[in-house]
Amino acid sequence: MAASAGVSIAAASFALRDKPGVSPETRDRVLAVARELNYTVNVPARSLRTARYGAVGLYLPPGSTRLPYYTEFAFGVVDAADRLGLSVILLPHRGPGDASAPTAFVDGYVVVDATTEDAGIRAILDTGRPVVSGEHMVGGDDRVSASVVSDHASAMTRLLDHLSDAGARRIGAVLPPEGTAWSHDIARAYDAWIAGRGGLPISRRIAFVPTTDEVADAVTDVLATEYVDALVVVPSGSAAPALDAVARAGRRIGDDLLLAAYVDEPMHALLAPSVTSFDLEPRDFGAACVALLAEVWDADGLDDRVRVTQPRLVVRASTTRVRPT
Amino acid sequence: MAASAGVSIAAASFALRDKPGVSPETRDRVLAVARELNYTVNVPARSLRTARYGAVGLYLPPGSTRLPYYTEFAFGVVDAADRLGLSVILLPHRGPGDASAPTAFVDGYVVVDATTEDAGIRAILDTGRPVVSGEHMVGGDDRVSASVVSDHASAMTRLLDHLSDAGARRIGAVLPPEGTAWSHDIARAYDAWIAGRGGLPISRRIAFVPTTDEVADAVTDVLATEYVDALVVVPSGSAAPALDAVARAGRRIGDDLLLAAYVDEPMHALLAPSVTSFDLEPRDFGAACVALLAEVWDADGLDDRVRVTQPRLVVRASTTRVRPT
DNA sequence: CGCGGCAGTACCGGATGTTAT
DNA sequence: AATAACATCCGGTACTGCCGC
Repeated sequence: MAASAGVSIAAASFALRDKPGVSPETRDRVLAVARELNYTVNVPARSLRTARYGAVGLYLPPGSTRLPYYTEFAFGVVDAADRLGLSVILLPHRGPGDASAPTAFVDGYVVVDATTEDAGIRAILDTGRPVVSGEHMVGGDDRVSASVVSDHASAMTRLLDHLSDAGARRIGAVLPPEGTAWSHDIARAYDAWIAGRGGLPISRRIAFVPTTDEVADAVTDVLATEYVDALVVVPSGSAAPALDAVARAGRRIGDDLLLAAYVDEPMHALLAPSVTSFDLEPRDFGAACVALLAEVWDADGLDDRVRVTQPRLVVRASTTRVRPT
Repeated sequence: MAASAGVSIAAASFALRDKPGVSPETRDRVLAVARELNYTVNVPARSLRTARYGAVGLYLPPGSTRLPYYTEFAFGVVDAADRLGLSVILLPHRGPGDASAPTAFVDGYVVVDATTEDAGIRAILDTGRPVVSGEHMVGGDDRVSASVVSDHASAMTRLLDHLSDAGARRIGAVLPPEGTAWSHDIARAYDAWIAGRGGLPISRRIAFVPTTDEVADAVTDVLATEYVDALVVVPSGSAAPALDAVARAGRRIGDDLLLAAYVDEPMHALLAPSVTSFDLEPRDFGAACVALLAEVWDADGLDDRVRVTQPRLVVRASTTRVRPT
């Protein structure tokens, strides 16, 4: 390598990683030659010696791959890793039977919305390498090194406050099924907020990724149960069908009903009316996971193993009154 | 490694890769010991010697990351690679200024919907390693080793035939802008089909990922220009707003108008009426790219450098007449 | 003497500890 | 004391050559 074109061989190694033990002029010469030959360290060769692979494994939840959220998250991870000089290996999903480790040669893993039900997740935990989870892992496992979580409880509370500020008195909700940490948090926050005001919850649970009809039925049902003047629809993709069902029920958004979704989707800005929801900022979220993983590497015992992020409420027309009360 | 627990050292290497030159019984013993110690080859160490890295770089188009299509594609690549024992490195996007290679240590790249405009793509081509592109690269480059392409021309023709079979006489189209190979193919196929029947095209071009209003305006415009009894809306996400605009124009789908989208989206099955479109089968498409890359590795001179796949037309209610003509 | 089966060993490219200057 | 040269090692792969039949 540059050593031949330069001077020594081990000296070059020192120069390139600018460690002490080499004269400034030698270092400069080495760096110059290295740049000229556009030399790149051979990562595999280095990892042979250092047992560091310069790579992080990324495990996205199987099945949910159609939600744009995860793609954004993935690129948040990739870009943050890139800035640290790391590669991201996108890990394959494992069927229930196949517990082989998705990939061995990484320095750590980032997983998101994980469950211990998942054989792939278990295989990852079994490697013993650092694992950072985005959102709490359902069924928790103390082998998770650290987590970045959104404060869904506080977010839901803020959303309900926002609706209340806009004049809502009776707020209904269409919720996802229990089974993930965040749906649990949201449901609890809703119940608590309602209870705190001496009210009774008016909610329905539908699927995680519901069909149009399922959403429509739930919305219609909630609207028919009791008079509500605001509605929060949480499951992904339910904003559009909810708007539809609301119109068919003869209610008018911004007039006698406010509507908010939960997870923001590009479509929400395009609907008529546009729909209020939370930007979970998946890119930043992914980047935060990588940053936390890097901290885990640096510090052995991380005292605060959980980082909390606050979803950003994007207020749009659907929660704005046309005529002030 | 197992050599110590077994017998030799180089023999083990042969046994593990079942190469000739080792007796069946020795091989069995080695394999047994390997399994017992759950030994895994150290990929970096091997690549030091072989200059093969067991990894493929995946480059998704920057910006389009919100389309579920690409996520599906990515997992098609990952799963196919996994079956070949390869890892997939998700490559970061590069700004216009930064032409550094996204990652050096891969055996080849899979890119999709690429343009030579993209600095990241150029950096990938500059590595000199095999590159398989999903869809033709815009601005073509002969350093692309091979491509898997959808036959959009034939697909569009089939769609128009389908509409014609369902009784359509005048078919309008809302098209994406020129600038990608496939939008070009689709537009040409539309014009050709119309011309072949002695008609005149009735089309509008809107953005690649249009806003609701943009779609509505274009649809309204086409419907107002001239009497059309069928409409194809190509850009992603335009089905729902198109249905809306159609209703506002006083036309009834399945009655006096047929509507088809182009790229299938999960939502199309959920809309009312459900919308006909092409399933591009992105998972299979991604898998095909990996398969082709593997062929490029095996065979030096690949004679047919292009694989063609046929999109699958998913006929739904929006192109079915309620009352037969 | 030819040949299959296997042990011995140089080498891949860089990191690091040791010795020499 | 600072710097440079050298030796070793990381874990495999792929030669060469020895051995016995």
